[in-house]
Amino acid sequence: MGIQERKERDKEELRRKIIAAATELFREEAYDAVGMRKIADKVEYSVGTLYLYYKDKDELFLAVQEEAFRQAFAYIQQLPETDDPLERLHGLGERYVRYGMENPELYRLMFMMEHPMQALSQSDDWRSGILLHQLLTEIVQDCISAGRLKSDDPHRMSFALWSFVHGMVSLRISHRLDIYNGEHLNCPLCGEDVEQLVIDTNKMMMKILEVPKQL
Amino acid sequence: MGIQERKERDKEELRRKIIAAATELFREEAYDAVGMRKIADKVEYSVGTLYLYYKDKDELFLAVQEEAFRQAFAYIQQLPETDDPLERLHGLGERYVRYGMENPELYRLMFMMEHPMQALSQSDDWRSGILLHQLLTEIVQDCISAGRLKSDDPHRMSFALWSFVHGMVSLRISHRLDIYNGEHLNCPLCGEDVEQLVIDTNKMMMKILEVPKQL
DNA sequence: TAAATAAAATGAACGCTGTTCATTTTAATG
DNA sequence: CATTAAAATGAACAGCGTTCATTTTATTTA
Repeated sequence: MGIQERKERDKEELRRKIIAAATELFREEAYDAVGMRKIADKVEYSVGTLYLYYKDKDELFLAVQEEAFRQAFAYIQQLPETDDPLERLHGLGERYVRYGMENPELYRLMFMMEHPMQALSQSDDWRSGILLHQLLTEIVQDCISAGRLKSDDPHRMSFALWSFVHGMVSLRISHRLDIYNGEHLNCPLCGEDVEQLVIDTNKMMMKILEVPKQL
Repeated sequence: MGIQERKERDKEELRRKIIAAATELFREEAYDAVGMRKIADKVEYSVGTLYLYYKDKDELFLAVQEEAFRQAFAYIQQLPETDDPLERLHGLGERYVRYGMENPELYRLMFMMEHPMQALSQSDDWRSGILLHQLLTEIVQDCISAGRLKSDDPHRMSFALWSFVHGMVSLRISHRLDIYNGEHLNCPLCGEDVEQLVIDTNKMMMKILEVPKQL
């Protein structure tokens, strides 16, 4: 009587394969460039089959988004042990921007695209995204408790810091920081590599928000 | 012999009309939802005609982007007279986020979409965007000169502040702040209206970065 | 004014997209 | 082996951006 079970396992596995293939394609190509036929080719099934497993492209990419969140969370939460929570906060920001800039298309999917959001609303995808946000809030909380951060509102500060790093990453990804390359602007930042600029500016912000250690 | 001139004026006017129509459509509909046929309908010409005036959709929307930048700059640079440059900086940020949140699709075009950027590179569209950036840098410069801002690097600070407000606006526009609505997170921010949250958080950041006035 | 020429505008057609569904293939059951 | 259920298929459809032979409009010449 294990046939039903095996069939369901098979179905679940194909679902996984589809998402894995789509995620892989998505890592290097933009949303519009990754068509349903291309995904179907990669998993070696026909186009129509995809629609037996996912209602439409939106739903499929919502699942890819969830997968991307898992991967991002796994990468970002690896933080070195430290006594100083502010150092952890700095590390968190740095890993965040690095991950975003190294996986621009996945980052787009997670944080910039309008498409797959409308569907979610109150679904419990986004779980890893929420976890990431909670991790941030906890560390900010720790920093404030330790008297190392110029803030008395951990939640609002978390939102502010998220916005800050997301702002840098998304401007980078959308090539808006290219203005620092040409001769449009002439300012001291123009020489620097833009990815280094993002990392350095995160560091600067941390320094400004820091409450110096008591001696 | 004014016929040539009149013809060129006519051509220029139709170009203007096309951009005006496209901009209007774009104010309320997303990039993908605004097709060439829809724009053609609005200006009461056929689809093919659009291609006599703009090489392709990218080029057309690059012109819309330029128009959007003009409008955004015109709105944002209206700042009240004040002695305190920090107040000006605060006002600039607030107008920036308000404009962005009130014109989400145009904001997307200006700062979030990948599409029309590749074409530009070193073209001199983006002029109004550059102006906006220069305005920001000037005000930040003034704040530092007046000893009102915790920074010694006006250019990097400008980039940081731009990233911060852009981060908030773009997260809002992409509906990523909806996590503050549901029961995903349970934090004090959740009650607040998200647009007010953005405005208030900008204010908070200004307070933190402020060097108190000397008595 | 009429004919000839140049310029501008047209919209059907092409290859692409996401999506559907009648058909075929495969697997499980009697 | 025959029957039935389940799964996979891919041609077909409507929409997209884009092209280009054709038609319409405007200008110049006879």
